[in-house]
Amino acid sequence: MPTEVNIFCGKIPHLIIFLRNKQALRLFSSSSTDSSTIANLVAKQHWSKLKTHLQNTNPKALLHQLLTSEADSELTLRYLTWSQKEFKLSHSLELTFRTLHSLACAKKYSKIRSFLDNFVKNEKNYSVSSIFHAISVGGDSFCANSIIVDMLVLAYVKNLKTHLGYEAFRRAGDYGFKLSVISCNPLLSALVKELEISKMEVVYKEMIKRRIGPSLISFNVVINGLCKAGKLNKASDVIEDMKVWGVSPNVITYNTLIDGYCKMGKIGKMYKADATLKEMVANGICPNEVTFNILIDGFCKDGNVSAAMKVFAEMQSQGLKPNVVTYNSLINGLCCDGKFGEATVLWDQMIGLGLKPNVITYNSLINGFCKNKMVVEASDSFNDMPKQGIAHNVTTYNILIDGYCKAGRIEDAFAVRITMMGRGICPNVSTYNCLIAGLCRKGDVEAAWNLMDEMVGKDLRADVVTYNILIDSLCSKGESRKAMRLLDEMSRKGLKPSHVTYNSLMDGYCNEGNLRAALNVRTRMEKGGKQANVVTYNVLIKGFCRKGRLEDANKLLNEMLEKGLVPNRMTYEIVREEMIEKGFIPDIEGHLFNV
DNA sequence: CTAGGGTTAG
Repeated sequence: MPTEVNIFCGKIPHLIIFLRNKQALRLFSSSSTDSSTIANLVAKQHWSKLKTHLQNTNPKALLHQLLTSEADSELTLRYLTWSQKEFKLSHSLELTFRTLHSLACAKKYSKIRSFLDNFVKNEKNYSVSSIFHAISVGGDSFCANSIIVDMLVLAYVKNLKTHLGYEAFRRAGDYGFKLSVISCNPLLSALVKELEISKMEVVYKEMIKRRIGPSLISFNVVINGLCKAGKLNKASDVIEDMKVWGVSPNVITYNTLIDGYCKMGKIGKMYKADATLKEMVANGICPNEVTFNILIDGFCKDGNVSAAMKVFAEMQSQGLKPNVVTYNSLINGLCCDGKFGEATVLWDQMIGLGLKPNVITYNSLINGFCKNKMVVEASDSFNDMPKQGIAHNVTTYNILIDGYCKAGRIEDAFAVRITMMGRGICPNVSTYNCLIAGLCRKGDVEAAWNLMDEMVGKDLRADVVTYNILIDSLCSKGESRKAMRLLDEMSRKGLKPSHVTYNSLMDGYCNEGNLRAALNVRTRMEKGGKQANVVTYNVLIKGFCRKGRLEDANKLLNEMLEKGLVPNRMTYEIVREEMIEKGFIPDIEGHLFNV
């Protein structure tokens, strides 16, 4: 008995409080007038009065009381939220979700939504599994629980906790709760934004399995995700899935697919893009300005600005008006090619149409100047921006910094960094990457490492590109083994090595004459889910040629073509210098080398 | 909650 304990310990005041509490509780639970008084105080939000009433009561017991009584669920929630703040106590998950359950039964969904929104923001300590346990024991209506879980997933996703949203989605399946597209579509979309494509595929497959009828938007998001991952075949298969579900593709579906083909690094990609366009028209879907913009940008990035100009003309003949995006793609394409005269014509044309160049238009122009070693012109355009009422953004500064670095003017590049900070623009990872690359090119790896340390202090984390720069720098100095250690370090930090990472390492080993090590890197790359690309083949072909293994180089060349990869200028140069000049005629279709 | 344009690494 507590009474005895208290007497033994001589803690008389505690004993008194204990008895008063007990008495108050008993009074409260036996008297209905008291219950309605409390409810009334909660309803009117008379918190200070309620606090006086509660002096002798256990706040947790009151919540329990409200839940078991006929109290209005909204009042219970109001009390729950207030008492959490007031007494700094966290009610058990079970009571919390019982409250939400009663709200769901009363169809007060917006209350649940806002509660869960705060809940996932603040309650960092609860695991998804403990929440699911609380939900399943806290309420008996399967339907109400499903709605709560649906809103929980949505709350996680909206608060940028996609991984938790994904976990909740999976657990919902284990518990058999039925989710809806209201939470699944934002989840799919968030997974695509974070490039978590394999997780996205899991969600998509589960949606079909659990009969959460995917909507047009679900399909479009999934197609976009698969395109971003380069899985174009799977993306076309989704179109077939749509037919099964009786959902018709719309202009966005086709545009997404066309863009996917445009950005794919394979032979005949623009042909496939064009074929998809024809298929779209055959299915009665009319191309819009976005369709044309995608094709124009695709041709520009393919190094075929004249084809882009033809599409541009076609777009206008179909009565579609070019917009800023159209002009930006074309101006960017022309500037990268150094065709500033033609770019200027388009620039004036867009202004004549009443379209205003924006920060991206300027960035394209400045980038073109920088890439063509015209730093003075770049700087002039940069200075023109504020006069035209266009603010520089972090990308503008990064382009200029990179331009100065590549022109060998590192000091000027660092000066630009000072300027941007003075104007309240924070350097980001790319800013540091440009500078680090500049220092590496100069051979000052010491300073590059110091900059990397500085990033940590500014709450910036080195990314894949940072590591790629350092790895490549080490490899080109013949320190491939050191570079391999960086590969391990980036994996430890959860960064996924890219094609560039592996290709630099292979190049490093090839230049050291260590083909075996280079091939081991390729194996590791494939285990990491990356297939050899054009650069991989170029590196390896060159490596084999240098060792005089022309037959093996030839095999690689054929393998690359069989995979539909497009040989680039580098491929031709390697083959010409290393194979043809040594009297070896590559056993591949000759027309490919007529460039 | 769905599609298009600009920077850094091979």
